[in-house]
Amino acid sequence: MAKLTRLDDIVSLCKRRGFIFQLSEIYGGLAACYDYGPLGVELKRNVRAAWWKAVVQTRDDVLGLDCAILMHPMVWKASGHADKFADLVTVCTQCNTRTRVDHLADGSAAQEHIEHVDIDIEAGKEHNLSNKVCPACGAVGQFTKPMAFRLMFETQMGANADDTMKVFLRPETAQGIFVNFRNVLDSSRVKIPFGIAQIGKSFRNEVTTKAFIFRTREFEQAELEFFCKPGTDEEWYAHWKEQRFNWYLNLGIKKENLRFRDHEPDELAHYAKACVDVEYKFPFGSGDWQELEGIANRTDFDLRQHQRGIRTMNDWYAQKGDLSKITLREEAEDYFKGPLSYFDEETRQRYIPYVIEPSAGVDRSTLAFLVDAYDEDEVNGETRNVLRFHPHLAPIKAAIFPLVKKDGLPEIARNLYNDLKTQFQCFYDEKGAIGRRYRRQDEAGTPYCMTIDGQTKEDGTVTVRDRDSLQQTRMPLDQVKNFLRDKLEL
RNA sequence: GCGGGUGUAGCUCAGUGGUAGAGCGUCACGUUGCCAACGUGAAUGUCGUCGGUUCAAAUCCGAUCACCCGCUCCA
Repeated sequence: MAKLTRLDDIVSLCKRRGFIFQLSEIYGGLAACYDYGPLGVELKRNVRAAWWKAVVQTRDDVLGLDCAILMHPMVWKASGHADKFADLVTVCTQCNTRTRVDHLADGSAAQEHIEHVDIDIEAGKEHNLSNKVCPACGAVGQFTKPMAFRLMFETQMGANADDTMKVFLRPETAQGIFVNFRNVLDSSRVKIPFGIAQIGKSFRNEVTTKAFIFRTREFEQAELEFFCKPGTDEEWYAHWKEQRFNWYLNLGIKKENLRFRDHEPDELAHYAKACVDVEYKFPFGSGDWQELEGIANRTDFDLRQHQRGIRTMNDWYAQKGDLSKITLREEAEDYFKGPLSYFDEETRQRYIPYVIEPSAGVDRSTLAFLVDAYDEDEVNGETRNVLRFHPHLAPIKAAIFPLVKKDGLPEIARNLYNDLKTQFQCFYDEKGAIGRRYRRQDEAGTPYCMTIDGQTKEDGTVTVRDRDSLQQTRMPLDQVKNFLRDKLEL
């Protein structure tokens, strides 16, 4: 069984069939940005729908949310992104290793500490690196001029050019959930443990881009923040690990291409108690495993940070919104009673909940489903390209054909199509040889083709052709809808 | 960011200074009628972009953009 192994072939397939196009292609493209074509948008919509159904709709303990992409700038001060996403970086000319300027040490003096930098001011300053030592190769003073990295996208709010506020496009959807924790709690009669889920766009100025839509600058996340009582966090972490892994398998990802990778203790973010990646074996890079989703135990870090953020608002006003001049205030002694705390009626205790965060990349999963579904097999000595999508994910659920374009067959076929399309994404085609029409649908991943032939006029039956087995079954016209419903129900 | 490679029709690619090409695909008509059939015809090109050299550039030179591979990085 031949299998696509080159990314080039996948890119070509995606363009040829209308799954994914390079963005603004007629102008030469824009680095690491892509558009979804007619089949791609259906596939991606189905991936989102499957996630929402599994994580929100079919659970009693998860609610949905849809936050704005723009948020109050202090959100990013509290979350840590405003500081950590703005770095001065230099490259060792001896070994090409990239290092943050504030991480460089020289022989004698203590290292230069420039946390909370204003990147514009810092970039303009002279940085004397002649005594600095490369941590990778030990070369002294062999550095390029420091480069400023701004990892969050910035924009301005306010039409008056003289009176605008710098705001950021969110680099993750999660913070919108944390800042709405109180709102959801107060409006939804939920009790811990419960989760809040969101699907939406995020933006990051990646230092390096990578491999087609795998690492793009504008991308879509599907994130769940599951709030639980401290002490129960490890159970819930295990629960979501299992749930999320099985989600991919249930939608057809081959078991041998999916695995967990636990983060090493020194790899963990300082606030995370545990973190595991769900990885897929993509056919690019060195055929290496790449992250689809990260599942983290974030403890009570985020809610506590936002309580500090709230307490810092006076400084925000005093510094006229300049985040680089603000330092987050310390926590209150009784922080656990703060506005983002939870009162447990049963135990009569107030605490800051722990958070388990499964964070999936929608574009990455879509690519994985696409790659994993691709197959070539041989039919009567001919190679057949087929995308074996799980029926829930297939962009087109059924194609309807008249066997020939005469004898009243197109009319019957059109009636069937008009009936089915109200419930399923369908496709009608009456042109060309029937075999070619079947093969086209194979390459689009359509699981079923319905063909109206001469016998339909005699006994009202139609053939249903299965994408994977190529078997044809006759069934009455009026049963086709039920057949599809059985096969496609999520 | 570094090194290597690539960029010509929707896709795969040929074309080394002198008329812009092939296969596949697409569309039309005819024929056929259940797995990429056949015949005839047709459409589709800023040769990635900008500049330079030249009588003449897809071809030579420079810059730039984008993608792929390998590093590096990774919030």
